[in-house]
Amino acid sequence: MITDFSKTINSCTDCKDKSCAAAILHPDELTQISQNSKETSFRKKDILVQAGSMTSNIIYLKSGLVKEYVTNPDNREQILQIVRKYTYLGLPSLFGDRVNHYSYAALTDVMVCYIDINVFNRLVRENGNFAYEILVSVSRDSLQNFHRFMSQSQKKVYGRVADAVIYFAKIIFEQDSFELPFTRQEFADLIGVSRESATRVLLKFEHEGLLSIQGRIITIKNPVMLDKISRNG
DNA sequence: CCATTAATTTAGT
DNA sequence: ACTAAATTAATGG
Repeated sequence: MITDFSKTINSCTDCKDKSCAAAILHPDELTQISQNSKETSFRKKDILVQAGSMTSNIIYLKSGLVKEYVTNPDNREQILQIVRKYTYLGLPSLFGDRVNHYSYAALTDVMVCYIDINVFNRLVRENGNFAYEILVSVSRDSLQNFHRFMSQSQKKVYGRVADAVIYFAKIIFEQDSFELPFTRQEFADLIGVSRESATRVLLKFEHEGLLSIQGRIITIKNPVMLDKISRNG
């Protein structure tokens, strides 16, 4: 059976999930993207991009959560950040190199759009406002991540766990109660501690009344104290 | 399709 | 590293 793809051409013009950057594109520019992009869905745990592969397309995350990570030679995983919807994956790799430096895997079921890299590049060159928005998002991202990593490198396990909890509450979910989108192992991989230490500290925080934990659901009970722990390491 | 059970994954010590 | 619990896959009706 032959699938008729002609009926599934995207209409980016009508897309309700446009990025800040795409929102300011002209109608004809959106049409260019429409004709050179494809919407695809992935299941939870699917790998979207393997580090080392060529960047032939830009991947725009329409819905869901994705982890950005690298796998160390010693078989240990380092999670760089959790990526929320409405962001482009791997922009630093796109402009800095022709290969992807990081891997991406779906933490939830996700919806993405593959956009042809040449079209994307052309828009960046031709539309300054578009390029500006892209630059803003890349810069915000790297500032945020650098701060996270720099403060992480100075902190002990308590501070790191507190940081991670605050990271989820403030940046990822924007609420004090949330469900971790992954295992404790991955939680530990995000902050660079062992799985054992991570769970130990989480439970300690719970006993001290800072958090309540039910499985993967974490509720912050004492944000002030948590903040203090985060700051003092 | 649903219910049981087997296998794999995860959390905590 | 080990165990218990939980989640997921496979099987049979």
